[in-house]
Amino acid sequence: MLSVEPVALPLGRPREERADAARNRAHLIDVARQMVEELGADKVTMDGLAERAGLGKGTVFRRFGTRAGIFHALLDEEEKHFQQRVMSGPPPLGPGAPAVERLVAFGRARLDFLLEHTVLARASLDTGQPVPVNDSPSLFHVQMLLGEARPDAAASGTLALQLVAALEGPILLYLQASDDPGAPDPGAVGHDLIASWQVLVESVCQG
Amino acid sequence: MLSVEPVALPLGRPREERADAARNRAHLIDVARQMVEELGADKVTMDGLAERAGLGKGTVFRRFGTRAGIFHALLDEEEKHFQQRVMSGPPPLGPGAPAVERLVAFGRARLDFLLEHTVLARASLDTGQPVPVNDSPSLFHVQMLLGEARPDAAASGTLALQLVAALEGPILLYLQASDDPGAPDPGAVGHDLIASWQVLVESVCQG
DNA sequence: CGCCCAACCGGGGTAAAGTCCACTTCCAGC
DNA sequence: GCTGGAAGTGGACTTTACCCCGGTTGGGCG
Repeated sequence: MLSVEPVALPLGRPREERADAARNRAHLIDVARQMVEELGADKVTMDGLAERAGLGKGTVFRRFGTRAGIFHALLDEEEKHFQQRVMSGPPPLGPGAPAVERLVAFGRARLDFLLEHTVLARASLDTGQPVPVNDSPSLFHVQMLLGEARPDAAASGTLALQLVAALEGPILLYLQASDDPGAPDPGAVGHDLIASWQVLVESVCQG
Repeated sequence: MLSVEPVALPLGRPREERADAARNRAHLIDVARQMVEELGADKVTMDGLAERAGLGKGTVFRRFGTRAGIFHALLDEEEKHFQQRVMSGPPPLGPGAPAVERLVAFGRARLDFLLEHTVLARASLDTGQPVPVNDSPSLFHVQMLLGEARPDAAASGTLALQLVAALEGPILLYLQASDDPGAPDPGAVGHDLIASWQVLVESVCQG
C-alpha cells in the first residue's frame, strides 16, 4: 500500500489512437471511397483495398474489423453532417418546431439521406451481427420527439424502434436498388414513402 | 415450316423438378434442420451439409442457390403453417373479424412467429440482394387489410410496406438475440413490441 | 424396351473474409 | 535523447461460399 497509483490518466479512455494509425485510417477511408465510386461497393475487396492503399491486409482489418465496417465508416462521415443539420439546423428539422412537425421533417430528411446513400447503407449492414441500436442517433432522436408528443405511448421505447424500422426498413431491407427498366422509379417511391411516413407520424401523435 | 410444334407441354412451367432432385432436396432440408438445432445456424456450412447428407457440394448449391437459401427453405416450411392460420384459421387472425382487429392479431402472431424463429429468419437474410417484396405474403396481407380499414392511406402501397417494416425490422435488423445476462428479456421485448404495434395500427386506422 | 438429352450430380478450383503472430514503430516518462 | 512496452503492421494461413464442367441418370417418346 506504499506505492502510489499512476494517477495521471489524461482521459477516461484507455488510450488515444496513435498518430500513424489515424493517418492510415484516413488514407484507407479515402481510398475506399474512391474505389466505391469507381468500381461499385460490391467490387471493393479487403485485399484490393489494402493493396491499393499500400498497406497490409491485417491493418485494414484492425481498423475496420469487418468488411461491413469499411462501409460503415464511410457512411458515418456523411451521417455526421446529417446529425449536424438535425441537432442545430433550422427548424422544422432542427430545434424550434413542434415535435410532430420535427418528426415529419426528420422522416423526410432521413429518407432523402438513405435514398442518396442506399448503396453504402446496405453495404454497411452486417449479416451476422445486428445494427447496434444503442448508438443509433436516429432512434435516440425519434424517441425524444415521440416522448414529447405522446409520452404515454413512447414509454417502453419499442414504438420509437418500430417507427425507425418503418423509416429505414423499406430501403435497407426490402426495396430493390434495381436499374432494370420497368422497376419503380426510386424518386417516386421516395416521395410515396415520405407521404406515408407523414400519415404514420400524424396518426400516432393523434393528428 | 412443315414440322408441327410439340404442343403438349403439361404445365406452363419449363419442367417439373425431377424425382431424384426432389428427394435430395427433402433430404437436405431434413439434415439442415437437424444441423441447425444441433450446432446452431452459424456453424452450418455448405460442405458440412453436403458431406453429412452424403451428397456433393454442387448439389447443395444447385438446390438452394446460396447459403441463405438453405435457411430460407427451412423458414418457408414454418411459414406455410403460419400462412395457413392467417388465411383460414379462426378470427381475429383468420377471416371474420374487422380489419383493424385482424391487423392487430396479425402483428401479434407475426411477432410471436419471428421471435420463435429469429435465428432462421436472420440467417435467411441475404446481404447482397434484398428481401423480395413481391412474393411476401405478409405485405400482401397487410396491404389488403389496410385497404379495407383506410383505403385512402393505403393506396400507394408504401404505408403497408412501412408497417411490415415496423413489424419485422426490429427483430430482423436491430434487436440482439444475445444470451448474455443483463440483456433485455426477449419475452418482455416481444410483449412491448406487440403493445406498440397495436398503438400503431389503431392510430393509423383512426382508433 | 431402349434411345436420347436435359437435368442432375460430384468434387476440385477460385476468390475473398477473417485469424494469427513475429516484427516494427510510436511515444510517455525518465 | 533513450528506452520499455503498448500499439500497430504485414502477409502467410485457414476457412468457406460459390463456380465450373466432365460424367451420370431419370423419364418422355418412339
